[in-house]
Parts: sequence; structure tokens; C-alpha cells
Amino acid sequence: MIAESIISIMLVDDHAMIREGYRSLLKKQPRLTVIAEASDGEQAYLQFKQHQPDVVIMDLSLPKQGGLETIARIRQHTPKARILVFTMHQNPIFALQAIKVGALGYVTKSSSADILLSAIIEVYAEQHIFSPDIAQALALEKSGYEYTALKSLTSREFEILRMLAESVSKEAIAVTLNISPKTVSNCHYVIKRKLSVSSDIELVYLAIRMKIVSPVLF
Amino acid sequence: MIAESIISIMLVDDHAMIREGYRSLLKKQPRLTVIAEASDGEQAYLQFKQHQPDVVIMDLSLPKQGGLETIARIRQHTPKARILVFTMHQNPIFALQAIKVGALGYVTKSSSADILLSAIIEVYAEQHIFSPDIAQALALEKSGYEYTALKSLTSREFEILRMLAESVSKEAIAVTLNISPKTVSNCHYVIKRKLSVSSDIELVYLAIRMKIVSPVLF
DNA sequence: GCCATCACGGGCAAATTGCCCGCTGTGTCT
DNA sequence: AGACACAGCGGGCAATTTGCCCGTGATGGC
Repeated sequence: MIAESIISIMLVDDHAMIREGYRSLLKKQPRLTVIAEASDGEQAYLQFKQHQPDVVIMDLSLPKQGGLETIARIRQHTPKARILVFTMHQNPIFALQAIKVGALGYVTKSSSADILLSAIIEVYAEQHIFSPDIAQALALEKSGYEYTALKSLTSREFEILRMLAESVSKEAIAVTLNISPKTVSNCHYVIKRKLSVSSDIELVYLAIRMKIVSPVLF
Repeated sequence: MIAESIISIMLVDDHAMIREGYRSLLKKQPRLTVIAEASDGEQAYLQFKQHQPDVVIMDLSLPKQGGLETIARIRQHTPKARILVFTMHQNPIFALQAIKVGALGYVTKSSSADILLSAIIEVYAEQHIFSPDIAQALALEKSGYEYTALKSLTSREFEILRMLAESVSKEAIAVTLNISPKTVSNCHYVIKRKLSVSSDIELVYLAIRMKIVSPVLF
């Protein structure tokens, strides 16, 4: 491990308060320096290109452009980009999707600062890293049919599924993702076929079971 | 407004990172001083009794004991406790619930630091305060309305609603009730109109909220 | 008797779905 | 480099469903 090099970091999170927290925490680490911030996916991509940080720390739920897609775009532009996902989603399926699009690490927001800091170092060294809760969940990974079916979704489909299940309208999805409503429709169709459900109602229950959405939230 | 008094604050949030953010942000405000912190509901209650902060800033999703319950316990112990909820839940139902158990303010985590700071001042002055997004949602408010809307359903409609929410197909409903599928369709339409929802997905969430169906059973 | 209202279902235009297609770009295999 | 698979995107179009109207009986106060 390169001992004394400075690691430059970009923060991506839509909550200003959390970015404030990152900054304050990272400031205490002489090796780490925050050189850029972004509050949505679009910005994140642009800032990345401009500043080329060593490590990107990002949340998954972002406005304008989802986290998964943003990771994919960044990795496409710079395949060696080191991205650490730092999110509140404890569901391992999210971690799997994130790794699939090129994230190196996945740490939940309930982890301690120490875990986050060591994850940053790991990711900087191009190592995969998961926070203990996720690693454990992945180990126990219950592979029901649904679970594998879910994994067969592309990250785009997954993202759209989540929004659909949250009862976001087709038009709104189209606008946030910058695609035509017709594409959302087609995607909706493909998702239902891949998951073998025939109605939106079944889709919601599946999403709830798979903890993609929480029933108390809307 | 009392101009120069110092406001003592207790922070309650299960994410260390966010508490870090609070602290760093509040440190810049000379009037505000953090005198206690807690990462779960149980601790929050104990800490409150011990330190008697002027204002409590708390998240709703807490381990051990939920935020709403914690607010209720604190207010029961100290009815004049000034509590500001600061959470990511954008659903106005949460805001209503929080106010019901005694919170004075409700600000979402997507709000800017300015909004949070002014909310702290408002709450300190024992004023109710909502962040703009919530205030707007409350204006269009449904939750109290939903219950009465539900009561406006006829028993037939209610029965059909339950089956729809259980994801029973139109044809199956028609067969069990011995009516034409077309009648089920019409009924479906009337239900959606009476409950002011525009999609089946919203209908499911409403049914879950109103405890007509249980999400765990499907 | 009269009015309200429910249950039921027909009709019909407008919207959506289901399923197909083709195009482009990227990653992989050989 | 060329071939191939497949993701993402969106057009096309028939078949179905929706949204919203209507009329018919039956039931139930008052």
C-alpha cells in the first residue's frame, strides 16, 4: 500500500447535511481531501470529469439521474474510477446492482466512521469492500426464485422498478431519466415479464417483499 | 423574540455521519450549542431527562424505540419540550403523526441548512414550523381525508377494493361475486375516484395504510 | 308515493398494454 | 479486426382497458 499519498475525494449526496458531515469527518484525516461535491447524478458526472478525484463517495438515491446510472456513466468515461457507495439501503440487492455497474465498495450509512474511512482506503487500493452488515447478508443470500429474477434485471430496469413501485408516474419517470414515456412503458412491460407478474399490484407486493420499497412510506 | 439567549440542543440520529454534519453546521452558529447526542430512542429519552436541552432535533427512524414513540415519551415527561423532527421522510403523514405526538416542527433532510437553522429558532420560540415541501403537501392533505373517503365507499365497493388490493383478478372477482367483469371495472373506477387515487399502485398503498390488507401476507 | 342511492351493466372515445420491430452503442469472444 | 450478444431507446399497431357517460331495477327511508 502506498503509504503517504494524498487521496482526493468527491462527495455525492443530495442531502446538504450529510455532505457537511462528510467534510467535517474527512477533514480530520490528513490523507484525505475533498476536492469536489455534487448533489445530483448529472452534476456528479460533470464534476467527476472536471476534477478526476481518486475516490468518489456516493449515495444511490439521487435526483435527476439515479446513482446506479451515474456510476455506470462515470465508469464508462473512466473505467478505473474508484467509486464507493455510501447509502442507507441495507438490502444486498442494491449492493449487487451497484457492483454490477462498477462500484468497488458498498457501505451503509449506519456504519461507523471507522468503517467508512477504512473502506475509502480499500477502494483507493482498488479492493472490493462491503460493510459487515451487507457482507453478512450477501453470505446468507437467500436465493429464492424472485431474488434471482430480480438480479436478472438490468440496472436501468431496477431503477425504473423502484420508481414504479413508489408510485411515481410514467411521465415523471420519463422526465427524471430523460427518456421518452414510451421507453418507460416498454421497460415496465419487460420488468413485469421478467418478474412474472401480471399486474401492477403484484409488482408492488413483490417490491415490498424484496424490500425495494417500504410500505409505510406511501 | 429573545435576541441574545443561547439555545442548547440535543441531537438524535442513528447515523454518526449525520450527527457529525449537525455538529459541524451548528458550531458555526454562536447562538446554538450542542449539549447532548443520542443514537437511538431509548438513549434519547434518558439523555433528555438528564440534560434538559432547549431544543431536540431528531430523526424519526431510530433503533430500539421509534422516533414517534420517543417524542411522545419525552413530551409526557416534559410537556413543554421543544422538538424539531428532521428526517428524510417526505410523506406528510409522518409530519402529521409527529405533530400529533407533540413535535413542534418538521423539516426534511433535503432542506437547506438555512431552513434547518431558522426552524430551530422557530421551534425555540414555540412556533410550529414545516419545511416548504411538507407545508405544500399538507395543503393538499389527504391522510385525514382518506379515512372519511373510505367510509364513503359502499360495502360492495369496499369488498371489491379489498379483493383488488389483494391482487385478485377482475375476472375472478366477477366470478366470486357473480357479477359481470364490466361491473367490477366500473366499481374499480368509482373506488379510485372516491379515494382520489390515479393508479393501482397508489390504491395498494392506501389499502395497506388503512389496514385493509397486510403487505406481509403477499 | 317519492326521492335517494345502491348494484348492475351497456356504450364508446381515449388511453394504455402487449408484443413486435429496428436502430445504436458497448463489451466480449475468437 | 470482425462477429455476436445484448442493453437502452423508442416507433408501430392491434387488442384491451380506462374514464366517464348513461339507463335499468331494487331497496330503503320518510
